[in-house]
Amino acid sequence: MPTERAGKGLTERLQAALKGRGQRWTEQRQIIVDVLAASDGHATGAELIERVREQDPSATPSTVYRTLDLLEGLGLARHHHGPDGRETYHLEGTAEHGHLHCRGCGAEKELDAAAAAPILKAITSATGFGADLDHLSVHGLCAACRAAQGV
Amino acid sequence: MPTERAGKGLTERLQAALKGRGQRWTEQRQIIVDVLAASDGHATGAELIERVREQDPSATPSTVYRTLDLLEGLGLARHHHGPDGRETYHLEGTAEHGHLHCRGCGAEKELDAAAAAPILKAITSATGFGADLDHLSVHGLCAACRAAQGV
DNA sequence: CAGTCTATCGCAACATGTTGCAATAAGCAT
DNA sequence: ATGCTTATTGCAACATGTTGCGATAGACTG
Ligand SMILES: [Mn+2]
Ligand SMILES: [Mn+2]
Ligand SMILES: [Zn+2]
Ligand SMILES: [Zn+2]
Repeated sequence: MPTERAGKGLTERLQAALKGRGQRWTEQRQIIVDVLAASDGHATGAELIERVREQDPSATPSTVYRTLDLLEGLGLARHHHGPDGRETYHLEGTAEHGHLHCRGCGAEKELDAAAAAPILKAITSATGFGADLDHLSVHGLCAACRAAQGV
Repeated sequence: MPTERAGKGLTERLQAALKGRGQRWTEQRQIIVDVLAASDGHATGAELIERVREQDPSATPSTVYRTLDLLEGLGLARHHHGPDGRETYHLEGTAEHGHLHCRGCGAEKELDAAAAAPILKAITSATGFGADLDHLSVHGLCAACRAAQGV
């Protein structure tokens, strides 16, 4: 797990967004954004705290979670929920996608925007809702497990 | 919140299922099933613990959560996840349905089997997954909030 | 009914988040 | 550079679950 800096672009966008709102850029926030950038893909809050503490042992859970909320509020981070409901975070920048969890074999599959399009359209047609693909987690049985169970 | 007994049918089905597996029918389980039956609709683990303790102050969280897992394993209870990811339980017997959560206005809407059918079909077509409707929670913007935001 | 076996219970410790509050420090003004 | 204002931090307490373990008590046997 190499130490990795968030791209200059992201850091500067963040600083600008904060300044515009009278908010502050801190060393803690820099570290948390760096860790998120290095954790490409998915990481739970607890995992992020652990990695942040490698860089700054005095960091506390409250700061990490509040920063994650801040980043989500600014649209720079997203979360979805794993099979146990725990939040899992990633920086915006990854392509938007949903998640599928198989309760038979535990497999987790990503659902890219193209594959999701007809699903989101069906949701809107049936309910009027515009679903957040990034936040969508579907639980069920994958094709292989359905075949194995003869369903 | 009246004290209410689970229907005889359910209790007897439970006792039979347990006996067949060398498991036991206990006073605690009776109370938890009764509370679930009285909490028609949705209740979180914490809410259920509180209600169980009204009947039996010595009941502990571990017993309640383990019993909920047991009931789910037997197919007699189900859960889905609220907007915060927290598990929300109900007894089987309610018609199977999914949930929609609007992040704009906070509205929560149920998705019955008929309305869900085309959505589940789209999921299977796109991914091969058979989705669990009971466990499905879709987060996004309701029609009214989409209109308000001009999306 | 008393005795045995062991599933289940309650407890204690832990894991993961959340919140109120006083101390700190970022950003700005002088 | 120095001081001010107040957003942010770290702490402590709390909320919600989870897990290992020894004590309790269902269910069955004789
Ligand atoms: Mn779940
Ligand atoms: Mn969420
Ligand atoms: Zn599977
Ligand atoms: Zn809405």
